[in-house]
Amino acid sequence: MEGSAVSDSQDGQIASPRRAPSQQRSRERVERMLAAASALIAEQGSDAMRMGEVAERACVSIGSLYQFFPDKRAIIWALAERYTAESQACIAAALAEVNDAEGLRRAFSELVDIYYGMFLAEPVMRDIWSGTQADKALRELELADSRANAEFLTAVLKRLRPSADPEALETTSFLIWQMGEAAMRLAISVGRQEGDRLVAAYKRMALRELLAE
Amino acid sequence: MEGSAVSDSQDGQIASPRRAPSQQRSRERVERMLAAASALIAEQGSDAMRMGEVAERACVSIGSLYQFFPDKRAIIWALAERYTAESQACIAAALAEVNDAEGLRRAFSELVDIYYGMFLAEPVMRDIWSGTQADKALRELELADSRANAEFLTAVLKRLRPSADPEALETTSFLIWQMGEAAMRLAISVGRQEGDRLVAAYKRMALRELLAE
DNA sequence: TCCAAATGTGAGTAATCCTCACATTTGCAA
DNA sequence: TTGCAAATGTGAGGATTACTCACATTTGGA
Repeated sequence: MEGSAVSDSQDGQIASPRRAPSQQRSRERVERMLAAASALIAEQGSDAMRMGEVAERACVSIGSLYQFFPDKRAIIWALAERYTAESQACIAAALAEVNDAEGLRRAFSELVDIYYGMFLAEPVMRDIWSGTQADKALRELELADSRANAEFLTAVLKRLRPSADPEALETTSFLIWQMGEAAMRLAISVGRQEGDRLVAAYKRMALRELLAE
Repeated sequence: MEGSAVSDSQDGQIASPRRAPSQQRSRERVERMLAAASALIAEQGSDAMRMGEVAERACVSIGSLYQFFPDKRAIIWALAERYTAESQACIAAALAEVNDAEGLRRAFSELVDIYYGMFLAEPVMRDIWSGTQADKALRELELADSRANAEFLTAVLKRLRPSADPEALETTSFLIWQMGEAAMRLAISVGRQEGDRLVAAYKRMALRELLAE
């Protein structure tokens, strides 16, 4: 996850792969590039982020930037990938020990709060997941992330309702997860007060479904 | 709604307004421009749509195109606006006469099927609503549309549950609507079979909430 | 010490959105 | 009918920006 080469693209094509940094020096520079991109996205959004500006802020030439990232989307993708890896670990931990309905209620509720807090606090994450639909690579990353997270939920449900149809449980988990992200996106795009109500309503709906039967 | 000037923009700024076509001749040309844009979006997606290509296919100079649309997004926005107006009328009609739980169940279920069918059949609509998050003007249009549609649902709920907190009903409607769009987007981005299952699961969840208590 | 591979550079290329100065057409009032 | 202002039409060219490439420099190891 750390040393993986950045080598993907938008429209199904695989962009010309770029070198993965192997020397200490270049690894540090790549970090600077990512940090610069992150800062610029936080300030102006990923759409307004200019590659030249990223290079300048990272104290790196534009050529160096393109040495490690095949294109603009690849930088954003790399940042997104870090977020997903981080949050997936968090989610797995939160759901691993759940064995009864009350535990699920508590864990899920807490998870939603944490996610919502992240959306509110992290402008970069917010920006990236907002534009997620427009970029194929990002959409696929989010889909994969969602599936992985749903899997953790499915595992819990299988424990709680061993007699239920596994495929139905998977569908439910996947849908609930994806709807949660939609609810968050909606919540942060309206006022804080209405946003809180929406998240609370989502939580109630999701739990009603998760704890049904 | 028909003769309204196209004059909005993406980042909060209001783009320099463009003339609304007043002569028969120009109205026909604007129609051709929209038709050309629609065809190109269906073929390649709105991202790959080139303004020069739109002009060429509409048998119009690039200058004429920009006479009526301040920028590329405005064309897409104009198409989106037509879809929303059309579907809103359809939704309002479907929910207007609902007076009992069974009626709501039937009307809502049918509505979801129609929407899902539209998403599956209309590449232009699909493309536009996919990229919705990346463009501020589109996001606001979708939000307004969602609110308007939710309003119809709220009206029904108020009839069915007059003693419930109106604000809670509004929140529920809004959320259910937005989640529905998320479910559709998800459904069309996975295989047809899984997509159908997801939509069915959404329908079940939403109805459970709508008919609760 | 030497060299191939890794890394660094930034002027230049290409693609594309959009403008603008000017030409043509239309509707209408005299 | 004629004159004319407003509406409409045009496309070469300006401006921006993602991205390339030929060449320079640095690094790690033989």
